[in-house]
Amino acid sequence: MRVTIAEVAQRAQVSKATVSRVLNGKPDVDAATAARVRQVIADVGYVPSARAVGLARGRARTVGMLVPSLTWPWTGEVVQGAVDELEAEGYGLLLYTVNRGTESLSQFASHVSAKAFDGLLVIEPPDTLSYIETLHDQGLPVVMIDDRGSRPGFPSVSTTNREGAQAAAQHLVAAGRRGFAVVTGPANFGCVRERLDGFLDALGDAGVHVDPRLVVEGDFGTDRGAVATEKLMATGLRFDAVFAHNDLSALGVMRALTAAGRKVPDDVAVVGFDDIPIAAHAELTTVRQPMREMGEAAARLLLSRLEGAAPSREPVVLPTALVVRRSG
Amino acid sequence: MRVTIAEVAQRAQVSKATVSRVLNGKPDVDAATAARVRQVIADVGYVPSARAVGLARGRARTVGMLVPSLTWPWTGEVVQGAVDELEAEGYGLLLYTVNRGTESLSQFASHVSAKAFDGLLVIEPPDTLSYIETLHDQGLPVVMIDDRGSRPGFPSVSTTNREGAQAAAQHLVAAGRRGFAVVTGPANFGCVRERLDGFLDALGDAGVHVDPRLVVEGDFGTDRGAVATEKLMATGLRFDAVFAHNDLSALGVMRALTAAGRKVPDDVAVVGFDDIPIAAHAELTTVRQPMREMGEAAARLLLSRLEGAAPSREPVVLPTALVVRRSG
DNA sequence: CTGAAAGCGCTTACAG
DNA sequence: CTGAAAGCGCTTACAG
Repeated sequence: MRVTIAEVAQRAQVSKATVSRVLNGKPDVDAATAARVRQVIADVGYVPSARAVGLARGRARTVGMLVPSLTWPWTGEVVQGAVDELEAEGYGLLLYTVNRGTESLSQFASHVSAKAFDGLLVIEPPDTLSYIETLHDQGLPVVMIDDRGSRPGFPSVSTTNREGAQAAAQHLVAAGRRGFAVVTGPANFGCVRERLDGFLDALGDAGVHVDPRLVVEGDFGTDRGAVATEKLMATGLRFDAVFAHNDLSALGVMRALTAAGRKVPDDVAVVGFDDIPIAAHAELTTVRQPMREMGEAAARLLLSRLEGAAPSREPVVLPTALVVRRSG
Repeated sequence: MRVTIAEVAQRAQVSKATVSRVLNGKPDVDAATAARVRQVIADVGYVPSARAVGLARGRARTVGMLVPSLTWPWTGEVVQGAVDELEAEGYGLLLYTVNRGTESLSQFASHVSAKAFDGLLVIEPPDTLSYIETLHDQGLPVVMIDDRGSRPGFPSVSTTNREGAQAAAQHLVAAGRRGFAVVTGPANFGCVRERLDGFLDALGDAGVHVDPRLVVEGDFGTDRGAVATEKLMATGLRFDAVFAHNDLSALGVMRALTAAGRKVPDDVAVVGFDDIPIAAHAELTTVRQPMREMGEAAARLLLSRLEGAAPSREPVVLPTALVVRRSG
């Protein structure tokens, strides 16, 4: 039989209320009494039932986390950062995926209604921003890890997409590159616009102009990165540097260049964005997004809200860092 | 204010007990009454409080999952498989890591005591097998995803380490290789013994003998894979194929060979184990472990235990598959 | 077929 | 400083 607060109370010769007070560190408990209760707790190895505490208090010391899929290269990092931070405060992390589409989402929604968690951490799944916004407006504390430049109307954590792209441009210019091409991500992503603007602006400041025909759209996937690169080469325009909006497409860029007999970095430099594990292996120069730190920051933000802090509308922005490797 | 069962009962002109019966699909409810209750539930959008249901029933429809770290190449796959399966049954997944060492583990332990979840899925963290065994013996339903060949005394899911290694050997022999070297994982891992045995046995069957000096121990890391390869080359013995016990060390093997001017696969073939994402990018031939499927199988096993099935001591073993790429 | 009541294991005013 | 009692929102015998 599991030991309950009633048993502890009886053994310590006090009421359940007093045991509860000791448990929760409330003032106004006689020192000797408290010591006795603590002794009994230790002796019987009593741990309060999470469910009962949650029901009585109306809060579960649990947060939910909704992610698109765990098989993306960097979701693990973000989740790890969040778990570490939450765990340190004794919070549990309920994990939800939208891997199975609508069905996943309705499961998730019912857990929301069931008040299975106190607050929500979310990496925006495709086309879900307005739903998340609704949850926030209905009073659920939400913090979003924003890797797309969505700038939601509630607390979020993002990175310096613009400055990261600027750093990439400056680095390439300093390395003597003069002909620039860009393989972007999906045009409707905020981060894509920010990365493109930062890159072009920095080049402009350096007096370099980019031919619009050398800016082609990718989809953040490796194959489309390769296809985009073939398009770039088909223009017949000269370029000696390609900035890809993420690492996966940069890998496609490298593949297509190599296949066409162009050496990386001798003929063409390639720079990516993200710094996923494969980037190091492929010796890809890239703009690192601090995924782990973003997960941590998001968790801290949510925790402070749960402890009563007011939600800040301004996103927390973490700095990117240029990681120079062989490719550019 | 949140809508409770009391409100539903009142609106439907029945008792809370009846609402509960309808909610849980119990028999013996008048059809008309049930319909009326269901209508009210739909109208007010009522969803039972997970905490209250959990407390009353003594079970939470939540399972815990303990993993060493989420930043390993394949943990994401395993967790994703588990989440998908659990979600389909309406179960939640509480995620725990031992990323912060002892502190993480004690946090985890207190959640166990607090009965925060009904059952546990675990990827064995270093040196924790006996602790997990204790939990199982104390009555907590546990299923382990066994990637190390630990063969615990409770339900587990593993792969065909032996057969996978055999397939690798047969493939290399068929490709005409004759001088074999092995970079193993840590010697105390069961999977390492199985992979070594399978490999050597298959070679033996093909009439090939392996010089013991060409079997060196690695630690499943890339750097040690490279160091091990340097040792292999330093023996002065000839070899034209290396079997590494996991992909990360296989990458180190490839790096060291290339650095020494030996071409892969022309001079030396390299085969790994796991099939992590980088393997495809590195064009590494490898033995694929079905991580996703292992997560799914483990979840199904745990679910069936929670529904009352008896624990099976025999591990569920999923087949590996040889993935042939350029390296070997 | 249905309801009143007790119980799950805590917390929290309210008295004293 | 401490206890009796109500309450958190359900489920489950027990009656009828």
